[in-house]
Parts: sequence; structure tokens; C-alpha cells
Amino acid sequence: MPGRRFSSIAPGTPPHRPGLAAPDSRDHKLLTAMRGLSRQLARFAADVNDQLTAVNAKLHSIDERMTALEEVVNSRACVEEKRKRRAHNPKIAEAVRRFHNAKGNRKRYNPEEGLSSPHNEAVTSHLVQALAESPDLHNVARDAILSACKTYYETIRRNFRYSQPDLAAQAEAMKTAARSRQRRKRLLEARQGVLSADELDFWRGVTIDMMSDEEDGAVEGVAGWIVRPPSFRSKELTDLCATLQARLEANPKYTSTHHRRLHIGPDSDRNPPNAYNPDAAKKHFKEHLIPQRAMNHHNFENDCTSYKTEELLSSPDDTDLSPLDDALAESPEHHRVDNEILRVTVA
DNA sequence: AGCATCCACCCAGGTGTATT
DNA sequence: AATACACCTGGGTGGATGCT
Repeated sequence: MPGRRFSSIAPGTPPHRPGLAAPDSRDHKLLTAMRGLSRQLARFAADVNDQLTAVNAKLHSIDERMTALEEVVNSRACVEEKRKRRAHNPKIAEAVRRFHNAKGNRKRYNPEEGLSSPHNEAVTSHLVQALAESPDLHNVARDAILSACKTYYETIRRNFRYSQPDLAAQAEAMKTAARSRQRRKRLLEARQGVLSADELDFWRGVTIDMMSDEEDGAVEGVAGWIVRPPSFRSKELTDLCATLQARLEANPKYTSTHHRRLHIGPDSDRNPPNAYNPDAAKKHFKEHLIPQRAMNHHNFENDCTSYKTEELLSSPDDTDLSPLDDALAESPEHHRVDNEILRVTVA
């Protein structure tokens, strides 16, 4: 402990000096010394406690920063791993798109034919030839340009397919799914922003799959969101979500800039994610619904496998029932939302 | 200004099929 | 059976736009 000095009254038995003081006086001195020593010990203990608290706080802070750093590094590694298969080169892709759609370009892909049809083969050759001669891409391998052309054809082909009447419902389902996923992502980010230090440990590992769905709806003519919590979420996590949501909505800025959560809907019919961090799953899932597959460390934060296809698999009958109808048809005891708040603020 | 939403696009990965 | 390729699916991203 730097700078700390003990007083000259040393602990221990005072030296025996016969005849210099009466026994009462010696006892008094001894008591005084002991009191002083006791006070010093108390101060010393308090100092040690303070220092330990400071060290613990520092360690906690370092631990949090390390965790955050690990998450960033791991998510980068995950992205790089996933993208190994095809080089991501927006520059080439954009050049292909611009050239293909340029007013002066008369050779364009026909999405009604396959990539290897004579017409589309000719378009590909034309694009590759022209782009390879472009000053911007003169250092780029022809294979990379060819790959970008094929990819762009896929985009055109897909758009064509989704424009067909028989795929309209599927295209709509995809859009709905993407919208829902975006909403859950924003919800997760917003809640992470109001976590307190003592909630961090419990929250660690939560994914967007654990957030409620927010479906478009209306109550008594007021448009907003119908909240549908995941059926597999533990009560503890639901309670924490409620706390965080209340914290968010205590902020007028938040309430004025976010959609209104109108009504408690029935639990979401989304399936639990296929994989999750096993330790986090024990806290975040209902016991009988814990995913069996462990998510590896690399994709822990970002994997959202349960999202895939669930919205697409809903029966046609389901689509006839609006989210509000769903919500109102459900009995009140099933209505559990993140915060149990019915907030209807007329715009 | 900040947020929600839509849209276009990229691209990894899965599946089916033809070829060797 | 192994390989190559075409095609399809769907998650992620960023820009544009409209709303509060």
C-alpha cells in the first residue's frame, strides 16, 4: 500500500522497564497502544476493501471489454468463413450492373431463358469483353467478371420469377419474413442499449430469435404493432425484456420515434432456433424447449437459423386472419408480452 | 434527426441433373 | 461414384424514401 505508514506505537508486548511506571500506568499505556493498533487495523482493512473493490471493478470492466472484443473478432471470422466460397467484390458487381442497364447497352439478359441459352451466353460474353477492357477493371481477372455477370443474371432471373403470379404469395412471405427479422433485430439492439451492469451476465448470448415478433395491426382504429413473444422464451428472460422495454419507453424520445406496441398477441408460432449457446440456453429457454444443438463460438452471436422458412411455411388459412384478429381471438390468459404495457398514443 | 420500411442487390449454400 | 454445373433459396447489407 503506497505511502501508508504506521505510527511509532508498535504492536506487541511493551518492554518491561521495572520502576519507571506503576502497574496502573503500564496498563493504561498498553490499552492506549492496543486502541491505536485496533484503529490502524480497522483503517487498514477499510483500505484493503476499497482497493479490492477498485480492482474488482477494473477486472469487471476489462472482462466486459474483452468479451465485446471477442464478439467483434468472432463475428468477423464468421463472416469471412461464410464468404469464402465466393469473393465479395462490390466494385465488379456494380460495374456489371451499371453496364448492363446503361441506356446504350442493347444486349441484356433475358430472364425467361437459362444462363446458358444462346442469347444469354452472348450477353455474358459481351459484358465480360466490355468490362475487361474498361480502365476501371483492367487489373481484374476475367473469371471474376464472368462470376459477377452470372450473379447479376441470377438477380434478374429471381426478380422475374417473383413477378410471376404463381410466386407472388411466396415473394410476399419473404418480404414479411425479412421485415419481421429486421424488427426483432432493432428490438434486440434497443434493449441492449439500456442494459445495466448487473443484467449483462444474464443477457449475454441473447439472439434476435429471442425477441418478440411485432406484427402490424390496429386497435380501435389506432395502427401499431401487435406483440407476439416467442413461445420458447423463459420467464426470467421475458421478465428482463419487460424491464428493459419499460426502461426504453420511459424515455419520451423513444416513445415518440418508435411504433406503438398496441396489444398483447398470442405467443409467436416461430419455432425455437436449431442451435444456441448451451449455457445461455439454460437461462433463456423454457426447460423443455432448449435447443439440442450447441451453437459454436464463432456463430454464437449472429446465427439465427430458426428464422429460415418459418414464415413461409404458414398455412394459407393463416394468412386470411389478420394479426389483430389473431390477437383478439386469443384468450386473455395467453396474452403475455414483453412489458404488459398497452400503449395507445394517438398521433 | 432518427426511425421504419421498402427495395435492389450480393452471395453462401443447398439441391437436382448431366457428364465422365 | 465423382464431378461439374445450373438453378433456387434466403440471410445480410446499404441506399432511398416517407413518417413522426
